Amino acid sequence: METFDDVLEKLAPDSLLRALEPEPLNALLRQSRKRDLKPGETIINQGDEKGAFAVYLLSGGLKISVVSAGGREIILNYCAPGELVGEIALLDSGPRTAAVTAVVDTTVLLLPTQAFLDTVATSTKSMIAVLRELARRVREQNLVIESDRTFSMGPRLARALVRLVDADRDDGRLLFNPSQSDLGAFAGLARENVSRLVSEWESQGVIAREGRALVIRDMEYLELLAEFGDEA
Amino acid sequence: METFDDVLEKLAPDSLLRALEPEPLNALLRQSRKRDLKPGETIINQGDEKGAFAVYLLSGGLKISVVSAGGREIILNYCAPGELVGEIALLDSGPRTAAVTAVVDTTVLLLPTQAFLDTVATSTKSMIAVLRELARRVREQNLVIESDRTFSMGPRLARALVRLVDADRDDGRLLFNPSQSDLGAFAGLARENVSRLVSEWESQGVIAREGRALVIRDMEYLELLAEFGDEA
DNA sequence: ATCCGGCTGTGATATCCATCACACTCGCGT
DNA sequence: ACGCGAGTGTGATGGATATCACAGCCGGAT
Repeated sequence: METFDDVLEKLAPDSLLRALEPEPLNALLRQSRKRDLKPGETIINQGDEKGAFAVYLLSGGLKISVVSAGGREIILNYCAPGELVGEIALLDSGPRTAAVTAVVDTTVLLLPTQAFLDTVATSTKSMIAVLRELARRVREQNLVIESDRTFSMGPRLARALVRLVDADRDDGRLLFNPSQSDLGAFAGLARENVSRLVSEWESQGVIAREGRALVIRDMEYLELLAEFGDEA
Repeated sequence: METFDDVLEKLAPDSLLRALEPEPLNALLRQSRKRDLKPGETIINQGDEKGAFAVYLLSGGLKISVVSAGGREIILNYCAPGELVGEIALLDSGPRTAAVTAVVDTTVLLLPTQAFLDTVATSTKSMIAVLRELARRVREQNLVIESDRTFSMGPRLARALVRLVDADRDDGRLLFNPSQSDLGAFAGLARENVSRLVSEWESQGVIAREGRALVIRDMEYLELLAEFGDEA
């Protein structure tokens, strides 16, 4: 395996792990394994025994999903490089409640449970960072629940798109080229209706297509819709 | 104000704050205020500036709710004594995203932001406790999202009831005597339909009534419904 | 080139549920 | 006792959306 300096270099500047002091971070990295994933490969399965490791996403993309009674997939979240996945299972005992799957070619770091917890505990700063991250997720999920309960299809899909725009680029391209089925599973509506909405928005110039991929043209409109619903 | 030993005594044995060492805990308590709330009194309003304090529930009950575009109330959660509320706003910057309201006569402790963070930082054990608590919430919310997306009214209400049974008592009484409107706001369905389901379940002997209050008779049935939906 | 599988468009239909409307009950204050 | 307000029961209706059915469509594998 390559040196850990390489890995270190790849850590995003705003990464959670960056909150660690160099010394403990190195110790942690020395105990972790790197793993490459092909699209569709899953790294954690729903129902697995409680987690033996946390997953740190170096490059590529992951989706966190559950299959519900009835066999429909629900995509709870997408993850971009620099994010940490699976700590919930570390902290909260019990089996994994969701599956983690690569959506593109992906490289992850597997951090052994105990080493991870020990390391985080060495520094107040890093603990606060993890706390903040969890808090951010709770808030994000509150919004999803609110959105699911009160909004119709349009605003829900709008929210999904806004969550998926690639913040690193100024064009309106989406992360991970999701299919319409994926968008449906993410936004909570049927694939057919994603299709209908996309057509409608395309004709209004809100979004455009490049091949199968979508490009957001009028981000502001979608954000308004996502926040205020159909009354906007 | 009474001595803090009194307060200390009231802390539930499994309370989050119990994870603190006696010394820092006392320091924290010395900086906190106690406050009594009548039913319906709100302590944090949606849209308030970022939190100046965390709320620790000594006795009584709180609900965390948002009012959505369209004016409908969504009850995100109920809190029982021993729980900590509002840390999300402490950690995650930005205005409060939800309101916190007493549902019965309630006593809370107001912990100033900085003092709370400092104190938690003094002990690894207490930090882990807070981490665990946040993780538990994320998991709980995942279930809500899954339930909202895939289940029909029956299972959703069943889940709400299961979440509300008073675990301290062996009878099937609910916490905080919620009205049918409350149950609707909690489970995500219209009040009228709560009424219809309650009638149906009563006639099947799944639940019973004592005045306006509900009593769960067949907990197992409701748990099955909550987990597997109508196919159960 | 061709075939095949996964993705996509689009209408018709069925279902679930929110909403509206109104009657009823029960406690409570006057 | 009365009336009032909050909570509740129940039918009728409409609307939103999942589902079904099927027809292109495009890209990759053979």
